[in-house]
Order: sequence, then structure tokens, then C-alpha cells
Amino acid sequence: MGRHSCCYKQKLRKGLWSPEEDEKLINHITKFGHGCWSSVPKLAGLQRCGKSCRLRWINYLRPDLKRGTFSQQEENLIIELHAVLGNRWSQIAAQLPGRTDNEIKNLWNSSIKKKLRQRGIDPNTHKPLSEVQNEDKALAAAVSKNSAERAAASEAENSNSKASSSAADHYPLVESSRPPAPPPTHEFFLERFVSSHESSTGGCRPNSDFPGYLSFQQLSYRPDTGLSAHPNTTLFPNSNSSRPSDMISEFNSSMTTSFLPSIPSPILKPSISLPPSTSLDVNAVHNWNNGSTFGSNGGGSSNGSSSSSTELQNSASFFENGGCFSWAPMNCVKSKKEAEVHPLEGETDDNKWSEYLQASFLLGTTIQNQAAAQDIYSETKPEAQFSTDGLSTNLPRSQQQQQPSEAADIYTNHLQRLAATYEQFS
DNA sequence: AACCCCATCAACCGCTTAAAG
DNA sequence: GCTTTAAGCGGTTGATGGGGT
Repeated sequence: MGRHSCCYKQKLRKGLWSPEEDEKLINHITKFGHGCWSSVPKLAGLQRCGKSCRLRWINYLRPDLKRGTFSQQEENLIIELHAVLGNRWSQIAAQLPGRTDNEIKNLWNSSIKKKLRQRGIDPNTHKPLSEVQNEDKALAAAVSKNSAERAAASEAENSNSKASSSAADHYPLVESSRPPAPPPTHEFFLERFVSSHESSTGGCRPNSDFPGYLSFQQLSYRPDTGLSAHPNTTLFPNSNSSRPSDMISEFNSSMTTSFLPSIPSPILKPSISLPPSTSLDVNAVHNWNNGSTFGSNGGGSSNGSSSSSTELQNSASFFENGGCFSWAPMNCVKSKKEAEVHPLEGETDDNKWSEYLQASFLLGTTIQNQAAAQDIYSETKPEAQFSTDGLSTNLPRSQQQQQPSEAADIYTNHLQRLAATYEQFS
């Protein structure tokens, strides 16, 4: 495979970026877009490799990034997505507007992992640690048994060496003596996702070799919500819809009549067009970069205190519509590769769709309920205040409960993203 | 004050994948 | 179909700062 030619060039700066470099990069991308990243350093007058410029932009300078600490909702969402997606940080990040895969990965490795372990959950498998330890012991026992049996078999084989082909050839003593299993395919992943989803509440022992077995029901079910989390409960009991948008429509109306006051139903997120004369104020970006909210003094997007996902979309629209940028907002550009790992890629079975949406539904339910109840991942932090706008609120819990529509919006956004992703590949 | 330890996070590295030639 | 290039992704590293001794 080819290496970045720029990586071989000498005299390229490495390490932390200076404010001057940031400004150069911002200025360049503001005026011309990034185009081909390998040409950016030269055109922008930077002694950096194009890859480095790209990373700096994506992870730090991009105006639609949401800086600051992660809210509890975001953390819980990351945990739940990780249970399904594993270490696919970019896909997890796609569900959290304004967050980068790098940021999420760092958070996972530095904080969430630890928290999960403290709560007795294995961060890799999302199973209780005790169960994992038991499995480890069982595995160790099996291995030692295997060794003993092998030794015995070997001894027996030696003693019968003159005999015809060993019985062990035809009847392997232990599973592990078979050839290694092929690597998991997408179908495998899908199957395990679905089966784990079913088995987690169906009394069957979950599959142990699939990291994402901990189902959304387990994660999310709250008996006090009045929502059925029974595995056989379909999200759309009367639905024959196979199209995600139809299903979401139905979902919205059903949710509206059941417990949500109102949920906006459009599949597409709102996009506010800004005046063509609007331009990016580099200082505004820097202010934002230093902790201020982008747009508070520059582009006239909205007030600085509300950086909701909608606003992020708006700023993305701004850059797209303004014709300055060639980059697209997160979640809008999906690679084909993403489709490959999508749990429902190529899946036309309504049942699986329903299951996946059910998972999403429960995921959203979790988000909605987090203000009112702690799921198994949550720390008991009655005083917790979420610093991230859009997903957060400083209201007391009792008041948060009275504002389901906000949580519903968040959930609907998640659901819509999942649906849009599916629609793209169906 | 000096040192050590640890957590955090920006950045790098190496690999895979997709697209272009 | 092969090679090269560019982009994207995930794992890892290293600088930095805070807290403890």
C-alpha cells in the first residue's frame, strides 16, 4: 500500500500546533476548502504533512465541534453504542454530533473504561465482571483439561502408534483441536447482534464471544417507564412498514399518543440557510476554539449558549451553503465501508429492522429516562449537572422529567440518523 | 521545592480501503 | 487487473499538568 508521500518529506514540523499554524490552516480552509489534503500544507504555507493538517482540522479546528466535557447522556450513549459497535469509534462519533472519534476514544480509554470496571462491568464485553471472571476460570479449566486430554491422547496414540489412523483424527477430543474458526463475517456479526438481543431477555445464556451482547433491554429497561421492554414487543405492532421513514412516522405518532407530548417528525434535520454574504470569522473560530461558542460573534448563527445538535447542523449548513468548504457535516457523508458494518446492511427482513429499531427505540428510551432514573451504567449523581448544551440541562431531576420533548428530540435525532443510515444502503 | 505518579488528550503511526490512472 | 495515491480509521505514544508525598 502506498504511503503518504508527504510523510517522507523532511523538515516537516511535528508535535503540537502553534496558534499561528492553526490560523494559517483555518484561513486556508476558510478561503479554499481543503480540497486535496496533501496539497493543503503547501498552499497554506505550513511545514506539516497533509495528514497532520487533516487531523488537526477534523479533531480540533472544525467549527462544528462541540468542546467541553461529555454529558452523562453522551457517556451513556457511548457505552451503549460501544456495546453494539465495539471499537468503531468513527461510527460511535457519528451518533454524537460535534464529537470526534479521537475524543470519544480518549474518553473511553481514560474514563469510561474505569467507571465501568468500578461498577462491575467488563468494558470489553459489557458483561458483569463476575461472569467474565467465571468464564475465564472455565476457559482456563477447559484449557488445562484439554492439555491433560491431549497428553492422554498422545500417550494413547504413542502406545497405538502401529494402529491405523488415530481415532482422534476422526473424533477430535476437544473443540479447540479443530482448525481455527474463520474470522467473523458481517453475517456473523448481524446474527450475533440479533441473537444476543433476543437471548438477553429470553432466558438464554448470551453469547460470550461477542462483545456487544449486552442488549439494549438490559441497558435500558426501566420498569417505571410504563414502556414494554419485552423482547417480543414490537415497536410497531400493527406496522407493515418496511421503510424506515414510514416506521419512524408511525413511531412518532405512537410515541406522541403514548407518552410524549410532541415529537417533530421530519426525517431530515432542519437546515437554516444563512445569508450568502455571511463569512467565517477566523477570530470567532479561535474564540470558539478557546472555549467560546462558535458563532457567538461571527456568523450570526445563534446565541452562544445553545450549541444543540440542530445548531451544529446549522453551522455545517452554513459552511456547505457558503461554498467555502468541501467538507460535509458529520453524519451526512457515510462511506460504503460503514454500510459493511452496519448491522442491517442488505437486510430486507422487516423483523430485523423492527428489532434494530426496537434497539434504537430502547436506546432512545434510555436517553429519555436517564434524567429520571439511573441505568446500570450510571453513577448515582443526584447533583449531576451536564455541562454540554443541547443534550444537557441543569434542571433538577423532577423538572427534567417534565421536559420529555427535549429528550424525545434527542432520541428522535438518533433514530433518524439510524434510519437515514439504513435508507442509504437499503 | 523537588520529585514522582497518574490522568488526559493531541498527535502520530501503521494499516486498510477506495478511487484514480 | 495492477499500481499508486489519498482518505479514513484505530491503536499507541508522548507532552503536559495536577495532585500527592
